[in-house]
Amino acid sequence: MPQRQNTPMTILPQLIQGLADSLSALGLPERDIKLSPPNNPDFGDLSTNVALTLAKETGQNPVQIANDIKDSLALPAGLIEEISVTPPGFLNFRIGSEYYYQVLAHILADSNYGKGTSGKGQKANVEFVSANPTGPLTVGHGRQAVLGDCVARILEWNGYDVTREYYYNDAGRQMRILGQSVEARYFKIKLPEDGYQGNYIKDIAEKVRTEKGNNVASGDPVFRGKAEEIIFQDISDSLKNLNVHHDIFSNERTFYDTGAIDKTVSDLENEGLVYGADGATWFKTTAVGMDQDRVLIKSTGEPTYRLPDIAYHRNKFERKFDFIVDIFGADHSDTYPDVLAALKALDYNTDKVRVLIHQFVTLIRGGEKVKMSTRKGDFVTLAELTEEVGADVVRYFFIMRGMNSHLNFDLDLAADQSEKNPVYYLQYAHARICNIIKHGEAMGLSIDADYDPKLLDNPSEIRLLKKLEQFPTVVENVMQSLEPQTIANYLHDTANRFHKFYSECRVVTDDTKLSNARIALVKATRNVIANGLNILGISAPEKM
RNA sequence: GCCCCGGUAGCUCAGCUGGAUAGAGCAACGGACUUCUAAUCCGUAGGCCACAGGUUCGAAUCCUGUCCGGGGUACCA
Repeated sequence: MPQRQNTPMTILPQLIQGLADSLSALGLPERDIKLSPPNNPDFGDLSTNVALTLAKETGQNPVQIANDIKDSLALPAGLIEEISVTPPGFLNFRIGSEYYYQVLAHILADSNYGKGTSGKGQKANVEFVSANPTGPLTVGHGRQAVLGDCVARILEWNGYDVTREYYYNDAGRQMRILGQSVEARYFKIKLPEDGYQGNYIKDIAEKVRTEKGNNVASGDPVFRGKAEEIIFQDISDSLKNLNVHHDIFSNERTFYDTGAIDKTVSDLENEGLVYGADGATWFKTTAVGMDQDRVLIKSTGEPTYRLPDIAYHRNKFERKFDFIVDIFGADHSDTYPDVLAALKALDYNTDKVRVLIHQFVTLIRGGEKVKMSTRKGDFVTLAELTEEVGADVVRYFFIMRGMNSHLNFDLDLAADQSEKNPVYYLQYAHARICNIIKHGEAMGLSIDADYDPKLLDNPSEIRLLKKLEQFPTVVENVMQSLEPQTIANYLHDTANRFHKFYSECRVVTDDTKLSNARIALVKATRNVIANGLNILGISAPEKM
């Protein structure tokens, strides 16, 4: 797991250390001390409930404990302005502006402000999208594409060397039926049962006709091959338009060719976890705590998806990744426990694997749910959506909500009211700042001039600074949770405080000293917003 | 039946590793542009955080149960 880390000037560890020392000096039991900003700013900038957690064990009044801690606390001078104790026993700290001025200087000196180092020197793999090339990507896939890319960006932002990977099954039933569907359209005969009905299949069939003529034999691999080629090109284009790319495309067939599939079966067999029954080969999942055994190889001789998945994940381990992230839709949530169980049985450290499951997107159009099915050719494609509202809007829509939420995506709202899309709120803040700086330059201000931070004493200025100070902490938390919406929420708050500041404080004025100080604040804000948007893969426009 | 998610303002959703008065956007209503961008800001209204128990000094947050919705529960992926 990534280690908690802080930039040198961060105040949190100093306070926590001071509190821990204080507990020990008072002869109180040790505690994992948590400090967080209280909801009500009247209480201060940081609060801890440590005294409350000690009350029961020591039998003392929590307010008394808090006061004892307060009295015995030894802290570096100058940073803390006020310590207070409030019922039922909170210990509150008001941090002096001096600290925030130091933070401001730090942000301006470091364009990578907020960057973490917990993944430095380590390799990570993020597998996402991984849709089989049976049809265009739908809006549903878009959520995973954006989530996966943002997770990858978060890892990169924390120092990981990230491989973005796309895995697909090209040896199974789905692709076989795809080929048969194209063939049926080519010969203008009835589609196979469960065949793909979309019009794109007809287009592929006609492409085969154009390139190979009218006499292609039934069963020719060109049908499937052409379909895979054309559909994959379409998928790549859709992702590219969303600003998403993959470094590696892995496919199932490879693992047959290398013998990895057979080896996986025999290795599991050696562990006593494989048996034959009813003509099929079974994985004895019940022996590793699952509630039912699962089929590895069907009686037809064809493996289920499970077997190649296991071989594939072994392959990831063999490629020496320190951190492996799998991103699946909720429809696959039942498959990964078997895969992890197999890996564990084969002695791989599954702590390195993190599986993220996201819930589905329900499309709403005209106030009604849109039913989608790739097989029936009934869907809204990701490409259409991106084309209509733009990559930034699509990305923000998908990332602003938690992956566990069953997202309702109102197509009309996204299209008709895109002017009011919240992503513009963030981008507008950035563009405004750029314009202020440009204006300042035009008015003859030196943008990199020395400034006196003490001139930043308006409440809206301090509030903005306090928000900027939180950025590294937010990044750390997101590195742990891998929930990008936290970044989106943070950026919204930051933009909100900036816009408030903007409405109350004019930056460029005749007062050069004040202007210089405010330019510094504004530049720091730009730095944070730009870095945050970058983590989300959303552009930071200089003008709008 | 069993498993995984969710149920918070009219709508879409944050907040959930327990904290003090539950938030945002949209929708509604009322204000603010001779100023660095009004894609903004300020204000009003809107809530039994599905329901019922439990744990706790303290529960939207944790536990149990019920109800409702999504997904899974294949020799499909």
